[in-house]
Amino acid sequence: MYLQALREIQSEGVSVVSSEEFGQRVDASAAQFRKDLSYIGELGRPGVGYDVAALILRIAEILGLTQPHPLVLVGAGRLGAALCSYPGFAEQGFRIAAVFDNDPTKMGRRLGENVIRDIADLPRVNAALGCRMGIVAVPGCVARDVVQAMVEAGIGWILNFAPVAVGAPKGATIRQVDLTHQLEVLSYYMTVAKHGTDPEA
Amino acid sequence: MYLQALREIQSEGVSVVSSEEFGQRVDASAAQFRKDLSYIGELGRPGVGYDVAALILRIAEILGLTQPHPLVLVGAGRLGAALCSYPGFAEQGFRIAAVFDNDPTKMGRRLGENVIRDIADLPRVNAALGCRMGIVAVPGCVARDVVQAMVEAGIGWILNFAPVAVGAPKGATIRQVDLTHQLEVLSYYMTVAKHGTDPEA
DNA sequence: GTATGTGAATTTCTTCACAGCA
DNA sequence: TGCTGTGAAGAAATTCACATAC
Repeated sequence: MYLQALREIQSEGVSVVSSEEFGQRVDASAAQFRKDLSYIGELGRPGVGYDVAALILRIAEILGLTQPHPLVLVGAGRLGAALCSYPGFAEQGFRIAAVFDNDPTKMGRRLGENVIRDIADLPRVNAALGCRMGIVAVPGCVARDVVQAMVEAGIGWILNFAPVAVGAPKGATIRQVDLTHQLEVLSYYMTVAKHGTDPEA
Repeated sequence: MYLQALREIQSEGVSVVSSEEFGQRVDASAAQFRKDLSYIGELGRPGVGYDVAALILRIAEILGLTQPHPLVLVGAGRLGAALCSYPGFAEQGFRIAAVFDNDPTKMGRRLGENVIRDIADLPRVNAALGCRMGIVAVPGCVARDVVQAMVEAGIGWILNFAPVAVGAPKGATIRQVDLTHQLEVLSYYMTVAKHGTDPEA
């Protein structure tokens, strides 16, 4: 979150920011920001503030974002297509290196810069590519099998967009992205606001 | 999160679940689950467990999900198209009631069950529809203007997929969905694991 | 016997407030 | 003066452990 905010601040041409200014921006307290940063080193200059560029570098380093990550995408449906062209990925150093699907009519067609390949070829192709991270954008009913196949192909860090919670196989890390989840939170706020409670989010 | 897990459990035909079983399933402690539920009433039966169906109803009620929510979608690009056909939305009672874009070549074309309309017509159309919730799936550069227009059209609860943090105008609630965010978390876990720390997520 | 609901204990997170440095 | 970094204080979340109910 800090990284994203810092990038925006940087794109506005600001090169130094105080914890107070930053806190207002991301809706956190200045003390919280300073405390968080204190765990990763002394990065600010008393009386001045924090160097935005240096902070971005440091956080990117901690998150392992200093070099690009090649990704495997499984699922060339609408969601897969949207993710392929999502500009944020490339900006943050995530490059989709291969796309797989199980639909024979899709194989050979292009999705962005990639040709859609047969999911059965995943082990062979990834033996060459060596991707460690992947995205699952398939229907819920096949998500579990896809995850299993990815882990066996050496892809142990997985982002799952399928609307089922897939347990992580041994040695793998899965993050579940549930798009309805956020709508449910909105629905809750709306309900609370309607009943006369503080509408502040 | 509980709601999603409970729905999955229900779809497996289980009608009663203990806090211990549930906790293992969602990777939370049994005590956590019981404590959380204790805040919304006495929903379990000592010696037996929790009735899955009753729990789902209760949580859905709290989240305001007992009746469907009509949504406005702004942005008929790839992401918008993917969201339109995302099966999870309809399952949870979120129905996309209208689609808008600013690209004249798209207007009049269909996206799922909806015809793509001119964003300029948003105020008029929503005066008739009365949607209170909306989704932003437009490029970052126009996200702020789109949000402003939505709020003026009475859409005060907004889910923003554009990769810029848009501050909420007065009286509005915005939730930011950053798809790269989750990849960054994965990248971090990967980095930590590589350096020999506990690879457990 | 089994599993809940909940005060109490514990741990974690956040804020305060101020010494120290530019 | 202005702002950081950080112990101490305070608040919040989590876990423990057990009386209670089925």
